[in-house]
Amino acid sequence: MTKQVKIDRGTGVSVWRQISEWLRAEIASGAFVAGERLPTETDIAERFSVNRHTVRRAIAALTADGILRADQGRGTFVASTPINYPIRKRTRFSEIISSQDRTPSGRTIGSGQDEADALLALRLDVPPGTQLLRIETLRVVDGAPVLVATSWFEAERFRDAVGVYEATHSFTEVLKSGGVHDYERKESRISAELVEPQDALHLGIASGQPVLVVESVNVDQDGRPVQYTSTRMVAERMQLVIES
Amino acid sequence: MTKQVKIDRGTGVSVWRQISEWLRAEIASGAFVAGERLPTETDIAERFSVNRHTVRRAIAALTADGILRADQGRGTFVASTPINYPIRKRTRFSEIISSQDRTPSGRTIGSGQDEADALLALRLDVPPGTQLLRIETLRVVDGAPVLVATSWFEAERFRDAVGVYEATHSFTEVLKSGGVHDYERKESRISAELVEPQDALHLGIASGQPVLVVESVNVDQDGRPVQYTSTRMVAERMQLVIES
DNA sequence: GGTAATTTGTTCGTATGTATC
DNA sequence: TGATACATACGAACAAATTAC
Repeated sequence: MTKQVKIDRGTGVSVWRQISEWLRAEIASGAFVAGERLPTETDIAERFSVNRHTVRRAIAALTADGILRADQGRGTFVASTPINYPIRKRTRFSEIISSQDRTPSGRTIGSGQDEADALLALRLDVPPGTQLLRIETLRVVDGAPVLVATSWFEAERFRDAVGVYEATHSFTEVLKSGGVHDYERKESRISAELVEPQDALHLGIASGQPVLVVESVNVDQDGRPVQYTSTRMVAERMQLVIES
Repeated sequence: MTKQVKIDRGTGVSVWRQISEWLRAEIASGAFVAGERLPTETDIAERFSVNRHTVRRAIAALTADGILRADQGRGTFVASTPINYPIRKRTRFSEIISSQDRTPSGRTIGSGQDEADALLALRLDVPPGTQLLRIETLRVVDGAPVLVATSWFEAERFRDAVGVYEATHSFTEVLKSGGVHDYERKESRISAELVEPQDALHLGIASGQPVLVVESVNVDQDGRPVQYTSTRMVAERMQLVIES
């Protein structure tokens, strides 16, 4: 149900600009959603009875504005504006997402008990082999999965971590259940990898796509590590922001 | 030219641990470089006249320590120890690298003049179309390329940016040439992508490999943007650290 | 794995409209 | 009015990248 649009020549507004404004309006109205492929340059050119170069000029203008993204051989796509994810001492996923007029949600995708390997032992400052509880969650923004996170807690201190998280969906409550009433993020380590097959399924992306990997440690009021989390984010939909 | 090593039994140090320490030393000495595949478990077992299970025990210990990485169906590899790259207000590549007992170097791989597109205009707070000078550099650590960076400066203010950089290899000097005697990093934006073909050549990695993309803005003493930089880092060799 | 089809990217050339001196 | 410069628009052919079969 696309509105019929005529190209008016000799109006003082160039043809490419009229097409550019039409495209901009279509995208704004939701006729083309983020990530969707536009009709081919040839199709648009035929639709308005103009030369393909004229369409390319219109697309180039929107590409420069970051509204479109053209991939040779694949097509032209509505650029998905990445979610800004600030890294601070206290970051709450839902607050960050809501502040950008998006709708957050999430669900638990797994849990269990592990022994601390060398890395976990180092980060949580416990002896290797210590029993740890693991909680895996999937976070969704505007209906699209954006990250999977795996958190570990010392089993002895946070005996019912899994139960508390299931009931409240809040890591703050899990930490409270172990007597931690205040906590903050100590450090974050950021890297990137190709997505693991299992994560790819949860995130709904193809294998071979990159993910941002953020490893973070929460410490209690005394500076002792209480939670270690490994987060894998869909790189295309996420941009980490550090305000130094 | 591997040093001959004997296994001593009954010394209070288990055989698997002796093999494990030998491997650790070989890797530290550079006999096996990061990414290299180890000899098969059978080969190592024969070399020391021990059972293959003993070798597996040694490898498992190093894997737990993150020194080796076993890929099902491919083999066991020396894990590339990532370079820790802290993001702070003042980050100097050479200082960061040197502090980790590594040897930094770099060279200019390109320069030129561009008009500011929408993104550059936004980040540098100039009108779109403003003339900008571009400097592209390649940074190398211990002989291996780790990142390529593209920096833009306002052409009018930093007329001889390219010349100054060529002569001094210092962005501090470039900024001085435009009257900026103090500057700091305002914000950093981190994402990940698959490497661009041209970057892949410079970085010496295969296409399809992920890169960490860091966009950063330097501001002068009055808080005005003076330098915008896009850095693409080999994800496998880099880990960004944010101490919040 | 190889081939053909699809789609964007690049480079020629030609013609026309518009603003300025 | 004429000369000039620049942006706009059309046409054709080919290159490069991706996808489908």
